[in-house]
Parts: sequence; structure tokens; C-alpha cells
Amino acid sequence: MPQIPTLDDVALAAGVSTATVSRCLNEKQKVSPKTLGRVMEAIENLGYTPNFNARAMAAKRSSTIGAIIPTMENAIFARGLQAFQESLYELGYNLLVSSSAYQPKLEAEQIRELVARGADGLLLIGYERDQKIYDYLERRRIPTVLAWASSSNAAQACVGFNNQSAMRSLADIVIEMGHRQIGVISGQIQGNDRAAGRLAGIKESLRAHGLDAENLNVIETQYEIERGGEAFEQLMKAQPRPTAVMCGNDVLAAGAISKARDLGLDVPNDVSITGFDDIELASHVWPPLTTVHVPHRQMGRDAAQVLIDLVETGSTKAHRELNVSIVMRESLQRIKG
Amino acid sequence: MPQIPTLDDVALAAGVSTATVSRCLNEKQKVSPKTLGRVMEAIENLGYTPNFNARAMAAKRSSTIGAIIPTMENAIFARGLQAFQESLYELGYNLLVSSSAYQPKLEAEQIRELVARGADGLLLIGYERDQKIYDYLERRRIPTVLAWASSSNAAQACVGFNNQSAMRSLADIVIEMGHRQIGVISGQIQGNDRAAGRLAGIKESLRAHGLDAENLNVIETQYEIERGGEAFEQLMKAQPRPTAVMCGNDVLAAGAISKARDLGLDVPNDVSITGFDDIELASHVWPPLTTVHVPHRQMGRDAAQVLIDLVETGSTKAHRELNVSIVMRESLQRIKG
DNA sequence: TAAAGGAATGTAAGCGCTTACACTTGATTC
DNA sequence: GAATCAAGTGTAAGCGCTTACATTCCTTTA
Repeated sequence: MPQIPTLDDVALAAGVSTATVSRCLNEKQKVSPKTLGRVMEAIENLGYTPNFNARAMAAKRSSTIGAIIPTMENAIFARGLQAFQESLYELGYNLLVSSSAYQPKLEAEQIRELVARGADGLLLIGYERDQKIYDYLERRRIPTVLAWASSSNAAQACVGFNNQSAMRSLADIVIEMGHRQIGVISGQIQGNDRAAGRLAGIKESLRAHGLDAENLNVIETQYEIERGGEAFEQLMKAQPRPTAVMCGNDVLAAGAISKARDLGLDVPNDVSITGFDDIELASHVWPPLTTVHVPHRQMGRDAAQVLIDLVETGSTKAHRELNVSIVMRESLQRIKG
Repeated sequence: MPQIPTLDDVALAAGVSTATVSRCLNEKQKVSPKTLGRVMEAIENLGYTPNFNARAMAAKRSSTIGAIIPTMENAIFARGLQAFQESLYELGYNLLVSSSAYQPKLEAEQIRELVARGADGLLLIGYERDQKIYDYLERRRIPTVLAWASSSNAAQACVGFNNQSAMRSLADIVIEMGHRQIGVISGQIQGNDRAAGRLAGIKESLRAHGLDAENLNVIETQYEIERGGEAFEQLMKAQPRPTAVMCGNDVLAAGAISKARDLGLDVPNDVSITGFDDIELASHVWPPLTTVHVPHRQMGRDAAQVLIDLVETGSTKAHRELNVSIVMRESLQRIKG
């Protein structure tokens, strides 16, 4: 029954002290090439792997970053997170991911969990959460970056974009194309600043064009393709029927497009549909979606850079706002006549 | 500068020993209600959270399960993993997920990483990997479950389905619908037993129907929607042109459908297309995909159950094979005339 | 009433690492 | 040749927990 080799075993086998073995692992330059070779050989022979928990405990840092995203079920966060983790890896950090299912309570739990696991820093999505959480992170001195959103009054570092003004731009286009009956399929506003911002952007645009923003037909639902379809069906029952349906993201929009076909409606001739995010799917549904392109990869990279800066140098809070753009595709059409 | 409270601080505040505090956290029933109350109050007041690393180290178990999936970029593994993690949670375990980007080397690294982090057990996808890895896990005594595949000769516990016979069933239907010119868009076979099995299933069916399996037109590519489109375009250049294109999964099929439209081809009148997995997308593209339905949620639940059984009781290796079914939708059509 | 037993709690030895500090060595300088 | 210094290495004290074992204090039972 062979025991799992420890650093002591390696030290013994190589005829050096544990301190030296540790140096071979973490600060090679502090060790003579001769010793290094001997130690590495012993490590190889024994099949030694450092115990992460012991290391984190002794060193009081873990080279681990935690991220909590609202969902892994669709691709919204996938690309950005991928870029985030690639950048972290290059900087010598590992990423631990949890998903909160859009539930603030679960998110709070998972923040504690990641901190308990010794995360050196955290990536969170959006800025809207209980102040207690921020206090907790402050007390524990856990550097935190908020992504996918941008709020100038957040005390934390932000790397993201302005959801409201992004959606405002898209709504401007929709309205200037002649649409007056607009339906909205939004994500749940409660506890989701991104969804709230996007909806606010539409209302802002309506007001700016002298249209009624208060009676806007909005359906809130979960970010699932099926839910998008259901909401769309609901919206199309209204009289007068919307000529354009703006969706809180591409997943909802894909559901709406699919349901439109089921209902025998032609997109965009009978009704225009727009999305948000420009995930891969957006250009592969039919008709392809007019949507807001979000630079997910860049956001992920920037977030990693800002966060590690915070972790290693405790540098001053950064606040990076990225530019989004509107991608015009066939799902949105000018009102005829 | 307030220090982060430790178990010692709690013990001091509650006027008990550290052992008692530990018991309050882990084995409440061993502590008198009076003491429990006092300790919990102290924990509350101090805002104490146990240090995970210290706990794992002292207890020699972490109540953590590791999972390594080939990709998080699309929904293939999302649903099953979600069910896996929900079941684990009910059983008192946490899940740590990494993605290997379909690279065996990265996977090996991540296995070591998860083991170093003290994972009590591992979930891996498929069975095809270097024997050294299995030896390593054996030596370290890390219970492991292989999912998304099924191989009766794997030494590890398996929870999955037979990719080959599943695809064979679908191919049988395609052929019996009169298709003779079949093109295949497969995932990379190298290091991916699921992709290999699916392709083998198609060839098996061809042979069984007295058709030429050796000259089957197969394009191997990555599981990305864009790649599916490219491969489809390539396949359609063949003479004679395929009347049916069978895809290694739904993501490739979605790409193929989208590209077909770009090429001015009507699915299924000009060409039939099939997928595999039955992810949400499959029923929302147009035309909806005929595909192989995989019971992802059940697979996730079963895998959790089998793995925790292994971890806690060291029970004998289980081997669960799940049934898949074919879902007929509009993307596959009988050859006319 | 004393012995026995069980429940509640305490004592203290690690778990496998990192790192401050101390020490040894050999080269360099005056 | 003594003093100085840097490079390489070793010693040992924790990091914050769990848990085997010891101890205390009741309640039971003969």
C-alpha cells in the first residue's frame, strides 16, 4: 500500500531539506542547477504532486481566482469567461467557476465558498447586490472586479459596457425605421442590473422620440430559448400588434424567431426582432439577428488584467468601459409604406 | 485592521475549546443544545467562515468532486453537468469544473490539478485516455466515473450510453428512408471515443445494408457551429451530391442547416440533415432537427449517485448504460420517387 | 452507596506545505 | 591573511483546522 508521496519524501530521496524542495518548486533561481536536477529527478521518480491545500495554507495565497456567473446553461458568458481564464492562465493563476442561477442568495453563498477556498480575487457579474457582500469582501480584503456592466458609482473595479446606452442605440435605430408598436422581452429585472439597464435604454429612446414609454409592453422572463418563444406568443396577442419585438438577449430572440415561424409569422416582414450580445447563434438563426455586439473576449482579457493588477499590486481601482456596436442583420426591417 | 476570525477566535469568544467549535460545525448532535447556541452566536458575531483548505487538510477529505469536460463553449455538456451538480449538492458535495478544450494533455494536467486540490472523486467524459492516467488515479485512490460513453471493458465505473449503437439506429432510419449518398460531419476522432463510436455506428449500418462503408464521405472538424457550416459546404461539392448529411452532434448540424440556406438549398427537400444529443437548440432551428435524444439529466444524476457511492462506501464499480431514443423532426425526409 | 457507563467537553498531535532566520561555504576585496 | 559578502542550504515555526484519546460530570443500577 504505497503512500502518496509528500514533500518530505522528496527531500529525503534527494538528500536535501524540505525548504530546498519547496524552492525548486517555487523559486528555481534560488537553487543551484545541480541540486535542482537532483530534486527534479526525485520528484519524477516518486510521482510527487504538491498538495494544493497545504500550499495555500502555508503561503496564504492560492494563485486562484474565483468567478461567479449567473448561468452556464447558455453561451452568454462562455466566450468572455474563456478569455478571462486564458489570460489568467498566462498570468499564473487558475480559475474556479460557480454559477448562481440568477439567485442573489446562491451568489452570496458561493462568494463565501470561493473565499473560504482561498481565492485571491473574484470576478462577479454586474454591480447590483447587497451592500453586506461588498462589506464582507472589503473586510476580507478580496480584490473584486465587476464585469458585464459599468457603473461609475460602483466602489469596485468595473470592466464592462453601458447596457443602457447600448440598448438605447439599438432602440433609436428601431424607432427611426418607423416602428411605433414595440414589444419587449426582458430578462428578470429583479436583481439583474444588466436587464434593468437594457430596458431603461429602450424607454429612454422612446421618450427621446416623444413616444409613450410608460405603456410599453414588456414581458419579463428567464433567459431561456423556450421562455423567449412563450413571451413572444404573448406579445403578439396585443392589439395593435407590435411591429418590432426587442429582446433582452440573443437567446430570447432565438426563441422568439422560432415561435414566430410556428405562428406563421414572417420575420422581418410581419414583425422585426432584435437581440443583444451577438453570440454565435445570432448569425446562425434564420433570419440572422440584428443585435448589439458585445466584445466578450476583450472584456474577459481586460477583467483578468485589472483583477491581477489589483491582487498583486493592490493598485487603485480601475474602471474600464468598452464600446459596443450594433450589428445590422435581416431580422430588423424598416416599416413599409 | 481586523484580522480574519479563525476557529480559535470563536472558541475563545464562546468560552469553549476548538474541538467543540469544530463539532458544532460538523457533528452538531455531539454537542449539547446550550453549548451549540453559544457557539453559533459567537460565529455569527464574529462573521466567521471556516477555512476550506485547513479543513480539507486536517480531515483528509474535501467533500469536493472534480469534473473535466471537453468544452463549456456550447451546451452539449451543460444540462448533464447541471444535473450532476444538483445531485452532488443534495449529497453534501461541491463540484469543481474544468474544461480541457478536447486536448488530452490539458485534461491530464487538470486531473492532477483537481487531485492536488483534494477532490474526493472525479467525473471524466469518455473512456479513451492514456493508461498512465488511470494508473495515477488508481495509485492515489481517487474514485472516478466515466460518463457520456459506455464501454464494457473499461475498468472504471461508467454511466453513459452506447454512442455506436445509438448512431447506428439513426443511420438505419436514414438508409431505410432511401438515402444512398450520405455525407458525414464528424467531430475529431483522435482522442474522442464518442465521435469515433458515432462514426462507427454509421459504417456499421451501411455494411448491414450492403452498402459501401469504406468510401463514406466523412469530414472531421471541431464541434463548432461555424465548422459545421464549412464542412457542409465541402460535402455538397461532391459528385454525386449527398442526399443526407449526418452530423456528429446538434451544433454541427445547426451550422450545416444555416449554411444550406446560404447555399440556396432547401432542407429537407434538397438534402436531409441529422444531429446528435437533442440539445435545446435542436428543436429551435428551422427545420427542426431529427436527432438522437440523450437523457442528459438522468445521466448526470446517475453519475453523481454512482460516484458518491464509490467515494463513501468504496462500493464495487458500477456500469450503467442508459437508453437513447431517436427524435424524428422535419430535417430528415424520405427520398422521393 | 459505590461502581459502571454514557454524554459532553477538553487536550494536543498532526495534516503538507512555506518562509523568516540562521548557518555554511567559497569567492572577493583591501 | 583577515574581513566582507553573496549564494546556497538548513532549521523550525507556524498556517487553521480535525480527531483520537483523555477527562469530567452525571445518571443508572445493583
